[in-house]
Amino acid sequence: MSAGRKRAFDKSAALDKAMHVFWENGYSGTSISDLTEALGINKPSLYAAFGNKEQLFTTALEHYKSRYGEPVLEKLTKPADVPLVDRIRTYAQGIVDLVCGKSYPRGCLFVKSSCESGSTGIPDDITSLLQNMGSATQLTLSRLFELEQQQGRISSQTKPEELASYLLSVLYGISVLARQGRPREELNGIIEVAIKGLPLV
Amino acid sequence: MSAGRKRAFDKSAALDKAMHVFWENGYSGTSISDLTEALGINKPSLYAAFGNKEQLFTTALEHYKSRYGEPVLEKLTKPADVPLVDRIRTYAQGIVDLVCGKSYPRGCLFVKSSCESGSTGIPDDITSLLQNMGSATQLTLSRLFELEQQQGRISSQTKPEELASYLLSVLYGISVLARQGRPREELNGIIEVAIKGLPLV
DNA sequence: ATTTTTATGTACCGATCGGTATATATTGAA
DNA sequence: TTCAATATATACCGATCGGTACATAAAAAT
Repeated sequence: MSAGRKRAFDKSAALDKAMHVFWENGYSGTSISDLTEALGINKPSLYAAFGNKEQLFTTALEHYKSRYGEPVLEKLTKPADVPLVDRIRTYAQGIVDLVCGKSYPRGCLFVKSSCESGSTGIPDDITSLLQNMGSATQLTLSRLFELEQQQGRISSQTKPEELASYLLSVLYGISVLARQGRPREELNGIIEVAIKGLPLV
Repeated sequence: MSAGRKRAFDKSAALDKAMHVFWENGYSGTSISDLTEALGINKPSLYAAFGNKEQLFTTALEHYKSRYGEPVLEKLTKPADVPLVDRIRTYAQGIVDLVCGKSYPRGCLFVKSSCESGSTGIPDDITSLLQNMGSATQLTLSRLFELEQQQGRISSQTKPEELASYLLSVLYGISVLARQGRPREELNGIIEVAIKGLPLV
């Protein structure tokens, strides 16, 4: 055990709170004071634990990915014996639940941050990180569709990457609509329309 | 003609520049200094011509709607003798051109602003305005699909509002992907997948 | 018990934020 | 030519921005 005074707050709980603040207000819209107030700590403690604003945001975004993004994405592949269409539906409904959650802000932190990225006030590293996360998701979806095509379970008339981009597009759009306040039932309706149109069979 | 010194800058050109600054950096990410520098005027002139930051943003958003939103939306209804599917394609390609434009920022100002809305730093009036603009577009699309159904030109198996939400979702998603830097061809591919799946016949 | 290490609280830094007071310049009207 | 009205430029306002110096408190290591 290393020497020194013990941290008086729960670091992972603090990170979770910070993530929610960014989720609600965005990167530019969040001030250090917003964060210290929400976390109930003072500035030197925040800087000591998480580094500067950019570093904290990056950490919060990774936390968001592992806490919300990846668990939902898993529904797309597991259980493997469930038909792909049903896995897509469960996955998409998981996204709807996420962007319509009552215990956290509306919309998706990743989508919100992507829209904010590329601006003057956003560090280049954050813009790159968001691009890379988007590309990674795209690749995951592409590989899934490619695999399903190889196994002859879905039609080969549409390229896997096109299916992936398309699905992502619908889900990103749902996140925007959620932020605009559209009701959950409407978003679930979108999923049904999208799924009906999927060139899977 | 009223008395007084003449304005030394073109007001509508200045509004267009201001719109581009908001489009690039968002509401929170744009400072008054950013605006005065881009417009080549000083603060009192900006405040005299456009009011405060919130009022200028509102005006810029309305300008965006009439300058870019409405002309693209028109392609959905005109020419009326073109089949609906082709009008949808032209409309969607117009959106892709908009969000991939070389002479202005990537993505859609309306989508970007919607994602930013609801935050602490965004005035309530702006959040409401964005919600209303979204609802108006939704209604326009719904009425179009309703009309086409009444004329028996598209299938009645899906409700007009669902078709509208779905189409909006895809297009909003395309705007997010554009902001992430995805290439134009990929976005056009999304449109083709979406159109193939539309329950129109 | 002393030293070393880490966390906390306060107080502060220069820079920038949105917004304005004031003085001057320029215009049309009288 | 004077007056009223509007625009410009400079300089400034209090508040907040992101970030840190510094002194103190608490813990482990010696």
